[in-house]
Amino acid sequence: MKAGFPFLKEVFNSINTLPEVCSVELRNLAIEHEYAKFDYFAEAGEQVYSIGFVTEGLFRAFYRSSGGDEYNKTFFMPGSFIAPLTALVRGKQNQINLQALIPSRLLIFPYDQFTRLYDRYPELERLVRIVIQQEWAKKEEREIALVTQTARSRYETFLADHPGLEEEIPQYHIASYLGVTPIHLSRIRAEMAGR
Amino acid sequence: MKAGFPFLKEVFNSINTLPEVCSVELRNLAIEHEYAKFDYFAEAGEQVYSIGFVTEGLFRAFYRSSGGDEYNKTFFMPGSFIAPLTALVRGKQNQINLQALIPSRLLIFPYDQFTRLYDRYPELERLVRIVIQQEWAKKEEREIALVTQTARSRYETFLADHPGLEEEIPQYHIASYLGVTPIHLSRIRAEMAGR
DNA sequence: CGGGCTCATTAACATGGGTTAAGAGGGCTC
DNA sequence: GAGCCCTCTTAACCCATGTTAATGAGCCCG
Repeated sequence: MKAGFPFLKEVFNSINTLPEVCSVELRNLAIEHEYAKFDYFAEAGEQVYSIGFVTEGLFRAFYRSSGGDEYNKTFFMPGSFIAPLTALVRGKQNQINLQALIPSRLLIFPYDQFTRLYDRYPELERLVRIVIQQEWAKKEEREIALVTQTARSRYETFLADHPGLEEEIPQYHIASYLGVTPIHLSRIRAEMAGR
Repeated sequence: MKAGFPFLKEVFNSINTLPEVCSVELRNLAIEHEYAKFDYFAEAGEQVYSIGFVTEGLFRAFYRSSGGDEYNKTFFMPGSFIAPLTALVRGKQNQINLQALIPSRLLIFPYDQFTRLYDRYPELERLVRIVIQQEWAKKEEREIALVTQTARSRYETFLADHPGLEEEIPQYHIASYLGVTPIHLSRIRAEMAGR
C-alpha cells in the first residue's frame, strides 16, 4: 500500500522540508494508481480534479490539434509532479492529455484537498511555489529553443537532457516533442550519422 | 514619492488580500524608478537582484542569440510583475533583457528581501504562487501556439491579446514576438488586407 | 512460416518563411 | 526644402521542413 510514498517524501524534502504532520496528511490524502502502457491520467475535454506524482514509469503530456495532430510538450520521469495545471488553475476544461508510455505508477492527490493543506502548511505552499518556478524556467528555455534553434540542435539538446529516453520510446514521440515530423527527424539522424 | 504604490496594492489585493503590515513593509522596501525609452531594467550578462512591478509604460523581455538576433518573449503592461526569474531562481547570470519601449515607471524590490517576507506573510507567498501559476499557463498556451499554429494565426492571436499595442510599437517588435522576420509579417499583413 | 501489424527510412515534390536588395514614405534636423 | 534616418513594403531567390508515397525491417500471432 502506497509503496511510492517514501520516494515522494524524499523528493519533497530535498526541495523544502515539511513538518511530519504534513507528510502524514499527504500520505492519507494520496491514493496510488497503476497505469498500463497508453493509459491516461488525464484527457482533453474532461473536467480535472487531481494532481499526480510519478513514482515509476514514464508519462507524456501532449496537445492534440483540431486536425488531430499530436504535439508532445513534456516527458515526465519518476520524481516529477504531473498535473493538468492550466485546467486546474483556471477551472476550465482540460486541453492536455497525460498518458503513460510504459507501465507506470502515480500517487494521486485531489487538487482541492491538496491546496487546502497550504493554509495549515505554508512549507507545502513554498514547495509548490519552488517547483512551479523551476518549471517556469524550463519552459522559458524551451520557448527560446523553439524559436531560435534549428530542429537539429533541439534534437541534440533533447539527447543531452533525456539520456536513455531515446531507446525507450518510438522516434515519432521525440519528433513530436521537437516540433517536427518523424520524416524530418529521420533526415536529421541520417545527416548526423553520415558525418 | 512612490506614486505607483496604490496601484500595486490594488492589483495585489485583487489576487490575494495581504495584511496591512505586509503592505507597509512592501512599501518600505520598494523604490520607484523612472525609465526613458530604451532604458534597461535588466540586461543579459549581469547578475540580477531585483524584481519590478510595472506602474506605467511598457517593457519587453527579449533574448539575444549568439548571432545577435533578438527574439521578443513577452510584453509587460502596467500591473505586471517584471523579473529575470530564471536568473534569480537559479542564481545564474541573466540571459534575458528587460527594456522599456516607451517612458515607463517601475516599483523595484530587492529579491532577497522580498522573498524573506514570505516567512512572515504566507499571504504574499501565495500571491506569488498564484501569479507564477498564471504565467505558467500563459507560457503553455504560447508554447503550443508556436508549434501548432501558423505565423498568421499567431499574429491574429497577438492582435486579440494585446489590443492597441500594435499602434504603440514598431512592427519589427511584433514580428520578433511572433518568431518571424519583419519582412514576413509585412507579407502576412498584405495578405490579410488584400482579402 | 506467412500475413499483418508498427515503425523507420528514403525520394520527389510543395510550401512557409528566411535572405538580400531596392524603393517608398514619414519625420527629423539644419 | 534637402538630406538623412528609421520603418515598412515588395520582389526574387533560396532553404528548411512538410506532404505523400513507396519500401523495408522487425515483430507478433495464428
